[in-house]
Amino acid sequence: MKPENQNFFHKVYEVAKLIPFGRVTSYGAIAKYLGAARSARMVGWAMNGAGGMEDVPAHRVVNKAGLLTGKHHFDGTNLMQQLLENEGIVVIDNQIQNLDKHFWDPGKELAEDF
DNA sequence: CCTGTGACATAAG
DNA sequence: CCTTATGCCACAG
Repeated sequence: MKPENQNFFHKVYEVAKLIPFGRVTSYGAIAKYLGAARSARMVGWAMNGAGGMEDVPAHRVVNKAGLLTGKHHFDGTNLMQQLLENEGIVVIDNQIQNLDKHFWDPGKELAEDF
């Protein structure tokens, strides 16, 4: 089995794990970092298996608007929000406040040179 | 190879 | 604000 095959999912997990405490990022940002900017949905799908699996903090991954679109995949109704608030992030009605301050762009922070 | 799917993103009504 | 529709892409069966 070739590592290239799992590359995408693997990278998704890797990046998600790299998200610093109290920071969030978007599916699109991760996808872009992976070199597949238009596969944001794949990122979400990957998270589908990551939630509760791996050590992936899926709750730190939100959509571009800072909306907790994936909260439905968590256990409770507001578990995702609780986790984020636990990290010092203000969340109101599934919407991250001051997203600008909490946003963590992998491509930017990691500044990798492909 | 073809079909279905998915936690997005964007556009249109 | 809402719902639909489309694109887009990688993976599973």
